[in-house]
Amino acid sequence: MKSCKPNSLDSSLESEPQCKGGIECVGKCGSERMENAARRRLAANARERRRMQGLNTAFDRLRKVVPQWGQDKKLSKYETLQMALSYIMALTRILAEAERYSTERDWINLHCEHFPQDSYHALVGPKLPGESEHYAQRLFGYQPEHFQMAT
DNA sequence: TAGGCCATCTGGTCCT
DNA sequence: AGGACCAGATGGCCTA
Repeated sequence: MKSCKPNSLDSSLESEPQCKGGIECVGKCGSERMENAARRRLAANARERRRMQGLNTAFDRLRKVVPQWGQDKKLSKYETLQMALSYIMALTRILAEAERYSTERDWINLHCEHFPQDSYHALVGPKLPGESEHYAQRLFGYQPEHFQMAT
């Protein structure tokens, strides 16, 4: 429980329509209605908490599949969404280019011209520190400052 | 200490 | 009627 905000449950209960009496109100007045309202509010709070926890779980799963090179700090939710967008667009571009360039060698030449000839296959093998990071940065175009431009 | 990020509560709205 | 979703408000934690 993080929030220490004064609970407005009381005020909401105060705003509950007051019973004016009559047969249908017998046994319904005062405390029972307030208890019902309080119970509903608590249940709604719990549902909302679960919903937000589900959302956070989804963000965590997204963080795991999104590139995070050079970032030892956890991406914020906003950054995670921006990175996911950037990542998806990069992958889409790769697929489109792969279709356009008929042979694998053409495609590799397009993307890896800055690599030594004998290191092409490192891309699909163990990651090369440094060079492959540049490759990824070039490919995904992720720059934290871009976040300020995204709306 | 200010600013960023986050969790939680809450009331409103929409949907089933 | 009750649940899901949303946005605003609030307060805690962390970092520069």
